[in-house]
Amino acid sequence: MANIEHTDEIFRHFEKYIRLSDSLKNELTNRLVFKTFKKGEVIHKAANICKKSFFIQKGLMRTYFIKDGKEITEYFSAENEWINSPRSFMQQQLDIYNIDTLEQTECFCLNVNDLVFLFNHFPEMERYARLSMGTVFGHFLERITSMRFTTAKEKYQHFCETYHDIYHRIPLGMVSSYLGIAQETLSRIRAEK
Amino acid sequence: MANIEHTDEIFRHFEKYIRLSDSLKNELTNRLVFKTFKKGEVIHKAANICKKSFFIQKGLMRTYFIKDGKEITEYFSAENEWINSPRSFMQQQLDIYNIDTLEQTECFCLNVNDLVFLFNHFPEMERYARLSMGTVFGHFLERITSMRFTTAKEKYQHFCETYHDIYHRIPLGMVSSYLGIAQETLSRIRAEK
DNA sequence: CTTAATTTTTGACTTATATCAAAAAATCAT
DNA sequence: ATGATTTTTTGATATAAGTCAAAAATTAAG
Repeated sequence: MANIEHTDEIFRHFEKYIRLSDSLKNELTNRLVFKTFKKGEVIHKAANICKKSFFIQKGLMRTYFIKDGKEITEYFSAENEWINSPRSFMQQQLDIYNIDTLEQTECFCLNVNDLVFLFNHFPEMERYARLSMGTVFGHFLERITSMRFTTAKEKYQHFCETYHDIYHRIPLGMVSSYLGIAQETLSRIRAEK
Repeated sequence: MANIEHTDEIFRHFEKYIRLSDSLKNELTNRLVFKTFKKGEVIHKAANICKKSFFIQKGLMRTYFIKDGKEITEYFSAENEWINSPRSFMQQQLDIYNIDTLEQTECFCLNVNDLVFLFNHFPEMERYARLSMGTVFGHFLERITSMRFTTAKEKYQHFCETYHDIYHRIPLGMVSSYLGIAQETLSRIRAEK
């Protein structure tokens, strides 16, 4: 079993944006808690304030909310990405999002208090957060663009392109709610291809 | 004419997120250049790398791109908001966005080099950027949610709510492209109300 | 394995919204 | 002001995609 914790990957992720000093590496190592979840576990519930952020080393998670009794996927997160309920985690307030796993998932867990400590003692962590957020920001802009003026088919194609490593691992119903199209429509689109 | 520059507003904006030291205030004052644009001026063109960010003190701007020869509005920015071509400005690369003014607009202009200087010498500026970005991030999430599973009418209503201070100042065609609905449809929605 | 539960597909029908075209209204320029 | 642009509205029609319902396929459970 590859159930071994490697800070390698997460450090490499940080180093895409900042240089990691030895002391920061140390503090990170002390605070990052390695966890394994099995498929289908609910990691965060909307009823709670989000206290933890997860860096996915292996596996797949989704952020979703409930509308008219149905689960609507907001986005998917896979290897080398952080996942949390953004506003709930950053502002320590309630929000609508739940998080669960779509596969067995290995990740590092970082507590909000530990993150605050890191922000307060390592200015480069602020920079890291700003820059990595910028990356996500760009993806959001693209997504907003792709949602307007595109047919259901184009939406699905764009989805397969941006999520090409993981799109085949996700049940159809979750993809359709993510894209904002009916499950039946997505099924037909897939069939014709 | 109220064509007077006040750092009051922009400082208050910063202070929603961080405490401004006197030395940072000084550096900001030295670097922020007050500018006035008249209605319809193109402030940034997609053909160029974005070198400047504008903090709007009074007025209204829009970020848009060209698709099939038509202008598609990505978003609007009004009083007490920054506007730039995000990826172009932060990563100094080309992107698709143009920016122009919808009204006579008074703003502070900050050069990318000056911002880099501030980031390098004032860690609290990194924090400011991270936190304020978080706010915009939240708006984006809401917008993405509002675009899926909503009728054209609901989209328009949501728009009027979130942009309630400025929605009546914006031409219908720009609103429709922002919402991703046909101009004719939006006209009919407005009429029935 | 066999049955039960869940997810996906297929079919028939409906509807919201896009498109095309032209008239009306508003804004701009001389 | 007056004519010329530009923007918005109105009308007729087409179509992509939603909805409802049931069958097929897949996955989970005993």
